[in-house]
Amino acid sequence: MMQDRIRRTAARPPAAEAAIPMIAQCPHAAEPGLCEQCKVRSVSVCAALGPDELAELERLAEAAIFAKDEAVVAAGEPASSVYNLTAGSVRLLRLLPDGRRQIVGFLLPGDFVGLSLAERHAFSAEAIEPVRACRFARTAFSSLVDAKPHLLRRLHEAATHELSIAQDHMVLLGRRSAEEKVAAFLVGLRDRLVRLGGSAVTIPLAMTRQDIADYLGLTIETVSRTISRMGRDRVLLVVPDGIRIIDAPRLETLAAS
Amino acid sequence: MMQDRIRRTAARPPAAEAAIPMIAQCPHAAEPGLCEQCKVRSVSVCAALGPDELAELERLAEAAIFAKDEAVVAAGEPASSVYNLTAGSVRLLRLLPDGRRQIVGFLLPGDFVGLSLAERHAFSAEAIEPVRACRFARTAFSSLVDAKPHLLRRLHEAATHELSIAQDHMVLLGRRSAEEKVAAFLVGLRDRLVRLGGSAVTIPLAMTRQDIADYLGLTIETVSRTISRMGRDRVLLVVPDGIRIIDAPRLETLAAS
DNA sequence: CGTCAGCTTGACTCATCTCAACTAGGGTGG
DNA sequence: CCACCCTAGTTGAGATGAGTCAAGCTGACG
Repeated sequence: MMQDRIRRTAARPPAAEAAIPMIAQCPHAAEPGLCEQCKVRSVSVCAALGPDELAELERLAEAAIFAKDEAVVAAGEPASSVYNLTAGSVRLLRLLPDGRRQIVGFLLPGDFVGLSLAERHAFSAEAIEPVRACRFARTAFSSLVDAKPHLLRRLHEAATHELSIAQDHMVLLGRRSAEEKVAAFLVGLRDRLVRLGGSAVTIPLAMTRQDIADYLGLTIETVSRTISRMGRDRVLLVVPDGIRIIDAPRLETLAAS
Repeated sequence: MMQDRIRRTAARPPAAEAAIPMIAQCPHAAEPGLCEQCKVRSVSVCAALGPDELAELERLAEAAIFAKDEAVVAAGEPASSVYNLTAGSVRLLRLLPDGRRQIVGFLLPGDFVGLSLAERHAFSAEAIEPVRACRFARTAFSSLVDAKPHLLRRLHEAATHELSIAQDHMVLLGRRSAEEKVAAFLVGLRDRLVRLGGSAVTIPLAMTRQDIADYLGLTIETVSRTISRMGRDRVLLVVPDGIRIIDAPRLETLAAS
């Protein structure tokens, strides 16, 4: 999925702070059955649904596009919509009052924004690169979930999976060195991308060094130095907009999970 | 709830590593309707159930008791049971292969162990002090959940709430100083205990300094020094088996969430 | 009364942060 | 087309918060 990401250099200047997300012509409305062909369906919560239900879901869906750095949802705001990502990647983050930033996760195609179905989002979500998503009105989606227990069950599975990943990340943040953090980040991202059909060797990094630092609880300088050192040590190669893994076993040992 | 915790000094020597949890005489079997009188019902997932359903749940329940330091569930092991805590507290933890330890959460009465209903637990759970809990066979509980969508919904709410707390904790681990970490821990614990009917001033600390350190991503020495300094600064008072908050506003400012 | 676990304290070390300069690439406007 | 600028990233030098290592304290228990 990352291979089809729009070049960052092609992005238009970021929209103003309060920009309203553009609503694309909804492909679902125009051409029924699109959900069935959806590339990320099998890895999404939608996988819980049968053909009839899928059609029902499709009627609730609306395609949304977000530009790089545009907010998908904002922490504390009423959650009018929930989303299923179909292309691009998103950072989930929390801010401290003084501006310190912690990225609590990166979302890739197939991931869901708004798992809790709660009235307010607990985090902000921002497009790291141009993003496509299926948008659902939260209340409508919630009603559908109430009518389809197996969809709720799937949502619950997704939420507890997220929780497990969050716990892994706590171990990383609390108990790992900078080098281990960077290695674990790269290995983890690689594995997710491979599952989505990507390369096991070349890892496109849509996020900035600052994003990585805020994800790993480090400073940008430490991330940069650590990646540089891994380059010097022939563990990886820094390439434009990403890295290439040279010595996977060594990287995996460092990630030592 | 903490006020009724059994004195640690009264605990018998810890059971052997592989000790089988003692099964108390099940009070539910002996005296129907106990769920109705359960003190933690309103804060538990059980709150989703009506009287009839509660009786149904009660038939699945069995009282379990765990001694201090006894394992409630072990990471990676098949999850034969799930639990609802009724007294005492539990640490949830993950270990790195080399023995580094990260506590990913503390559970108090009303909290649920095994929210995911998955076949294996992703974490270990250990009694910090003598613990009482309702035990349910996982498969039976899972079937009940499948039959009661509103119970599943409640479980899902609990899971997403946990996820939100986990994200808060990531901010703490990744972006806060030792002093902020300790302050946030104390304030957070106090707030939970208050919700369970405890004091807003005296905080019993059933967990050891090492537990706190492993929760906050610090060393035991740093936790000890930080608490000592707060004592010197008249922010709190160290009392046997806990602390007493002297200057709540100052502590809350440090916790600065 | 001795031992032991839990905790505290001190002295010193070091991984990471901070501050600062510098590089590279792309976009823009003259 | 070039000069400039701006953002992202890199690198170095020095500061520091938290870790490490090592005593010592205290209260509970045998």
